[in-house]
Amino acid sequence: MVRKTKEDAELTRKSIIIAAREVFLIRGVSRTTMEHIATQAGVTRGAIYWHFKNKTEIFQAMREQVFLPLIDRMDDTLLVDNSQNPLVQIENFLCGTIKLLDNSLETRQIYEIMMIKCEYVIEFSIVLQEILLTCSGIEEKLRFTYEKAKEQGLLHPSHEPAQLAIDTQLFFIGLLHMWVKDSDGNHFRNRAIKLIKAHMSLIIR
Amino acid sequence: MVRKTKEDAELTRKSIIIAAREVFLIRGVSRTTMEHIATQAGVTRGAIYWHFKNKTEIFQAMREQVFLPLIDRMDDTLLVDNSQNPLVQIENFLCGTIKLLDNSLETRQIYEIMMIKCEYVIEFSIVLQEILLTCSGIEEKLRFTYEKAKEQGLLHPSHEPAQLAIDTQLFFIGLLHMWVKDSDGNHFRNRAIKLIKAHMSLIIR
DNA sequence: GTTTATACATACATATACGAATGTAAACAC
DNA sequence: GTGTTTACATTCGTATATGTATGTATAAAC
Repeated sequence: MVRKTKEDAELTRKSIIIAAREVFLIRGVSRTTMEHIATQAGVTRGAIYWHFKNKTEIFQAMREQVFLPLIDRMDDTLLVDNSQNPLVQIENFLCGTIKLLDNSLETRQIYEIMMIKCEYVIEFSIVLQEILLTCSGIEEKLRFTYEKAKEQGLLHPSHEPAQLAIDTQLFFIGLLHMWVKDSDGNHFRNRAIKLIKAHMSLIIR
Repeated sequence: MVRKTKEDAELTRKSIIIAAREVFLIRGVSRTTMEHIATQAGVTRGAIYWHFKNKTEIFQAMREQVFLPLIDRMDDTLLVDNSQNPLVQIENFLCGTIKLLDNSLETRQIYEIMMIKCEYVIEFSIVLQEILLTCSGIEEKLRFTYEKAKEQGLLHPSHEPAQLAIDTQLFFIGLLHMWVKDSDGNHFRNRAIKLIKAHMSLIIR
């Protein structure tokens, strides 16, 4: 029995991406074979090669599911909504990301894959560049928001928005890495929100 | 011609570890085969299997070359030498690590391998646990040093040593990650020392 | 209703990797 | 100086992975 309608095909495509995510998480990206993904998805390698050129393309498809929404949400929280206190906006963005990880298994797994289940060799250098670009974007938006805060007199006079932006960004990158690695949850996962609030409290005044 | 003396054998062993590092860096750990390492080292796979059980054992041998010195240096900088201002001690430790990365190609490459050229699957879960343990140790020693600073009245009264320790640790983990990923050097590598000083200046007073 | 394209499954050819088994020449023990 | 062990090199069997080529049943186009 072969599936045939366009809707069914799209369903197959999605199930392949889901299967890939599950197998990537357990075996790591480069140790995962097309056969592993096929078995997990309940199809044959033929189906995968129909939908995707190779494993890298599956990885990219999976990655876009979380990175594009991240940027959107960041824009919404930091740029669009200007009704809030800028420092609260930043805190909301950081906490929002953590809450997303808490609530969405899919997002959580993709982050874990991208951070500790993937080797960024030449083949994946495009991905690395995109990550760096995204980080640049985050830094810029944080700086913009910290500048608003400074204009409103919310910052200590000696604190420069540019420096605060980088400090917050690096803090959050570190937090995300430890969040992902701390699978027990006792050291970082359960404390993440508190740590963010503590970080922001260092800046206020 | 077969090498035979113990000294020659030890030389071979070391050359295998060096070769592994070079190949890991380019191809990633799991994409690297024993044959790749052997060719790079100018030996055959037979030689490798004589010295090491498998690839994981080579990886561990390579890793110990940087992790054990790191812990020693941290103890020296933060715990042993009490003549300095505690906040300066912390800054020196952070800057010392960056300078080590700047000066030592070997350290730099091993960090890069461990952070973005390695997949932490079950097989490597011991490594991940050791990393988490090392991080716990760093946090503890930072906290200890921040406590000294608080006793000496160097901190703002509302700042808790435990929170500062985590904040600095996460900042530094983030910095190391971006340092490694930023191979151009323009965004983080060249600015790392400045970023550390900026971070510490957020805490002083 | 026939043709054509889609959405796969199956089969095949090729390449690569691993670990172990075996071979071997020099160092070392005696 | 002979036997044994060391430090590898070579060979082998097996397994696994990839990409492509081919087969095929159904949906869609006309």
